[in-house]
Amino acid sequence: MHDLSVLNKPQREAVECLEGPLLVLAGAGSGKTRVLTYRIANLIQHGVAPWNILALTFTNKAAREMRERTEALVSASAADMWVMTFHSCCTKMLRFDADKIGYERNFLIYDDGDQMNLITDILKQMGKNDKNVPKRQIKEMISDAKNMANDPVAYLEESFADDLTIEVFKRYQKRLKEANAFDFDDLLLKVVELLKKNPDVLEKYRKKFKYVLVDEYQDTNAVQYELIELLCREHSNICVVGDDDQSIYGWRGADIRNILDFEKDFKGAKVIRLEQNYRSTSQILDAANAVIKNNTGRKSKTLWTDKKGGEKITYELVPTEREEASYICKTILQNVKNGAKYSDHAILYRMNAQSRVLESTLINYGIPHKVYGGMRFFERKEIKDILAYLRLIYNPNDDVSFLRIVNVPKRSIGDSTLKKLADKAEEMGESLFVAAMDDTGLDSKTASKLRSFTDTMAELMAMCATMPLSLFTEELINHIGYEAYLRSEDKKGETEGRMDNLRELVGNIAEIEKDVDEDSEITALQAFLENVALVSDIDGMNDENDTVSLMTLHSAKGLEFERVFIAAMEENIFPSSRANARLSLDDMEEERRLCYVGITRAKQKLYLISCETRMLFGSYSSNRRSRFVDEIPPELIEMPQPKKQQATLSSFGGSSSALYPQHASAHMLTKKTETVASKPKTAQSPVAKQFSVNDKVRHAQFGEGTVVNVSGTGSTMVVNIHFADGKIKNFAAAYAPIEKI
DNA sequence: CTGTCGTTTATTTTT
DNA sequence: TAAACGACAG
Repeated sequence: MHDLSVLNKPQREAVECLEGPLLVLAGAGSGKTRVLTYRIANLIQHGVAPWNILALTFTNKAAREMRERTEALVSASAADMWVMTFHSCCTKMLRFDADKIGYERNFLIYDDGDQMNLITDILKQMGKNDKNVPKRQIKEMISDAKNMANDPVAYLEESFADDLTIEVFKRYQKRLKEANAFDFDDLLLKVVELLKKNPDVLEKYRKKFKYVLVDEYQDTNAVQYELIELLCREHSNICVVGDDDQSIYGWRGADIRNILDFEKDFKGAKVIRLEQNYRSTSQILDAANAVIKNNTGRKSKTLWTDKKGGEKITYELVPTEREEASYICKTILQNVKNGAKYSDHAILYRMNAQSRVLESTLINYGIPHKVYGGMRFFERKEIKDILAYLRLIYNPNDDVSFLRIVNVPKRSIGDSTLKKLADKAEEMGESLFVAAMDDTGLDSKTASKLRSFTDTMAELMAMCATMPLSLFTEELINHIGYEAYLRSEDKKGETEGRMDNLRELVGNIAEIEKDVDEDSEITALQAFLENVALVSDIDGMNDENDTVSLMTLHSAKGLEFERVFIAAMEENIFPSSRANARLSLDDMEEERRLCYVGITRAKQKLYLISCETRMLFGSYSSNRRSRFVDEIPPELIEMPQPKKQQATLSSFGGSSSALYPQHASAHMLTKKTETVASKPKTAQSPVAKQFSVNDKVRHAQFGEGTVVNVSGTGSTMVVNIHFADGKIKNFAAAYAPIEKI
């Protein structure tokens, strides 16, 4: 049996409180996953059947972790428990009963891009595709409405949405249903509808899920709240775990009041606070506490640790974002030299756009790294194209996929052809693909063009049934001549990379195929498409590779690293300019919570960096350092003395004062190279390697090339290398993994 | 229908 | 900066 003595007092209390509503306020790093898993184990220990337990998370990673750790505790297989994300749970419920609310059970899930495409098409049909229509905004409003309420139209009307938005919403919903698709918001909303309209279904799940646990409760929105309430109202065996200070998804509809009002909502709720932090040193924790203290309306809570002392936080002010990146790189190399691993380090930032400079500098220094988030694998054009073929095979009513690929590769099917088809489909009350299959009522030219597509699809559909999905996908790519198409469109030599991605996709499919049970009614295709929709790259994060992690502050929630860099601690970036401009207290407090999340990711050491001047959206801007830096008590931070002489780019030297850097004049920054500017503070650089023009070199990552230019000397030497594949790059000679050959 | 060219606009995005 | 989108000519 598992050993409760590893738990501290409040943890044990939470684990042993099995009945009735329970709110666990779990500060960052206070062992909430441990509490959740031990509590589940304890339920089972007390005779609760695994299939009576539902544990909901937001990420697949959290779900996987909870499942694995629980299984380790209870030895018995926890296969019958539902430990999954809200969206997976709802998908599963809809696979059983979607027919009861007028959908088919082989529905598809539309992601953001699909939603956008659908809205674009709707606007086009309405003759409103001019650029003055704020498509993005309409999409956001639709999503907001679905997150806030179970009657989105009423919500939109009440919030004085314009007529266009309401009309688009209605059509959007109708089109989704015709395509037999749910968007992410619908997965939740429609389950609530299902449960409300079908008392028998509700009863089934109420009986089944006698014990419900919810992770990251502070991030639940109104619909998730309603789902939980529907399932738990009767028995009230609801345990929620969360931290109001880590609520950072308000802009996605998460309602912090859910956690603040839990005790009111569930009468007799027990509240347990986990305030002992096992992650960070007291220096870091004190800083986090000091920052978050500036927020109002929190559940009172003060994290403490017995890891006294530790290294001070380092604050560094550098001239530009390039120096920021090289400062980070050099510090990482220094740490690694002193025995740290690359994977002990994370670089966090407010916006994905910041990752570019960081990444290119990491490459220059030869530091292994991985960028999480940003453009997701499944959002790449080539992947979405091939996926669209698979989706249309799975569900011929999927108009979004149809529109995506009907002319990819080029089949001379453009707007006018599609207009004729859309009219016909409308008349028939059928989807585009179904309408295209039948040429009656179309002129011969239109019909023959469409046939070039439908014939291809028919062949593919027949082929699909005869072979494993991974093999079929390979065949599909060949069959439609996709590589040739890519080449014909390619201007920047991207074809190879895109084909590599497609090979990765095929590999991905093969993986899933392996796990699909031969006899189960779920086909590999369905399992794969569902996986694509519901899984993100951070879910696949593993500790096996020794790499530096780069990600946004948002994506870092739930993770921890020995050493954390937070880049761009600057007003208008972090806190973001929007939070500033709107002067909205709520927005500012959410930014502060984000900062709190960032700080508390660090176990051992935190670095905060800001720039005097930063290239942003194509122009230079100067922002004073973030207010959050100033909210940290000075005794916790090491602030380097303003340096009089920077090694290079000394034009900035005089402009920095320790407190508020004045705006450096932008025109001085015309030099544009991937140059490492400032001199390393200590003699940590490897023996300076000497390069000269025309040297043949080999780079660990990019292969062989020729040095075409050299600038600087010693540790600041930068070499410009022309690689065999045509790429030209700059490297910091002293650090990059290059050698003469 | 397709390619090119200018214009516009830029958080965060667990799912 | 750069990518994404729409206008417009071929």
